[in-house]
Amino acid sequence: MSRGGYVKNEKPLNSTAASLLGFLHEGPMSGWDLVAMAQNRIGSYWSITQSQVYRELAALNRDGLAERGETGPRDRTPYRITEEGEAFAAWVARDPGPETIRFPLLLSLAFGNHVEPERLSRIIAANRTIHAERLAGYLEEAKCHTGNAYGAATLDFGITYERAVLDWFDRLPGLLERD
Amino acid sequence: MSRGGYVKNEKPLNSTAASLLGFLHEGPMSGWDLVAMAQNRIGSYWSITQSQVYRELAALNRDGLAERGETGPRDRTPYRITEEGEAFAAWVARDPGPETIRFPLLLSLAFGNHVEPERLSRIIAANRTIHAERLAGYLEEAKCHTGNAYGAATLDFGITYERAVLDWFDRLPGLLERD
DNA sequence: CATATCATGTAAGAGGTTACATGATTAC
DNA sequence: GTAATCATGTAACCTCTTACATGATATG
Repeated sequence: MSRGGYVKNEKPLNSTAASLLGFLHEGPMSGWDLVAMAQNRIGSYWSITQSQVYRELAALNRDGLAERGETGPRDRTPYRITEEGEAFAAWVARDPGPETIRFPLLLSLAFGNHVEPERLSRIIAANRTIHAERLAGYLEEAKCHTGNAYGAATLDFGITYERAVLDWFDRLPGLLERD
Repeated sequence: MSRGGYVKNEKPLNSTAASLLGFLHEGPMSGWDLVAMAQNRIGSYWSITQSQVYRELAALNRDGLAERGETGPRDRTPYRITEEGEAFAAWVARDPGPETIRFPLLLSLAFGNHVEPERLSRIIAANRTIHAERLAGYLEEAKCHTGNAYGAATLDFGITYERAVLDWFDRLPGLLERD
């Protein structure tokens, strides 16, 4: 099957499904496991919900990229990657394209002239706290990081990003006061 | 109408529609104008497509938050915000909630052990270039920035973000080589 | 035996993307 | 007159989110 490298199903893999295939390289896993693994390993820059995981697993199974195993205890149903899963290799080596950021706080800020200054300050403060906590979490992770260099690199991105955001938060009052 | 501050349509405003209302505060505008304005003013942290703009304008009109004006030359159809548009005030003062980042390059990197190193390097280099160009663009904008402090603050975010990303790109080879 | 957690899934709808269709006007 | 661009919109589809439904197993 797929001897010449041809793939029956030409529909390109979406990133969410592809990530699941990526994790399945580490061994067969159930949807439940994949949800946990995705949130843990890529959740900070690629959100995945439980609902999506089950849908994409069904699609991967239908398209022959992953195969359902025997249902075990507690309805646990493992999936494993098939040889067709080479579609993953093509996905991971493609040009990944630009990131999309959707940052509602920046929207509120862009229309900040319509918000009472005190209210805006409280919103900003609350959001700063969230980022401070995220940074602390990443630093904690980094301390006892055991994974490979690739995991370290993406974690480092998170740390870099949160530090930059916090710097910006700290400059914000100054940027806004002359108004 | 809406004398007591009540709003007929309880469905909460989505951020994309709300942004359009935000821009309409600066005067009546057509869909075409709004597309340009949105891409220009909030496009770097809130992507909006032309298709969405026309859809949301139709919805805003249906719900009485914006009103179609007379069609002018070239089918130009301006919209203006109505008194019901006070819904915008509630939206802009809400807690904006966390940002979502979807960064495909980080996904490729997370599964970097499945990519030939040389290929990965080229992907990384190409993406670094995009960010360098974006930073240059923002810096250019900042030089001749005429808007208000809020616009300056969001632009400053862009600059801070791109600088951090570039720093990270520059550390990346070092992070990956011990493997 | 009651409660928490594990585990799978469906339903419905909102939001976003891409591609296409159509026609008016301006600039060369 | 023809090409570019202005301007509006529709269609189809994909993706994502939220909420709900269902039942098994472990823990106290």
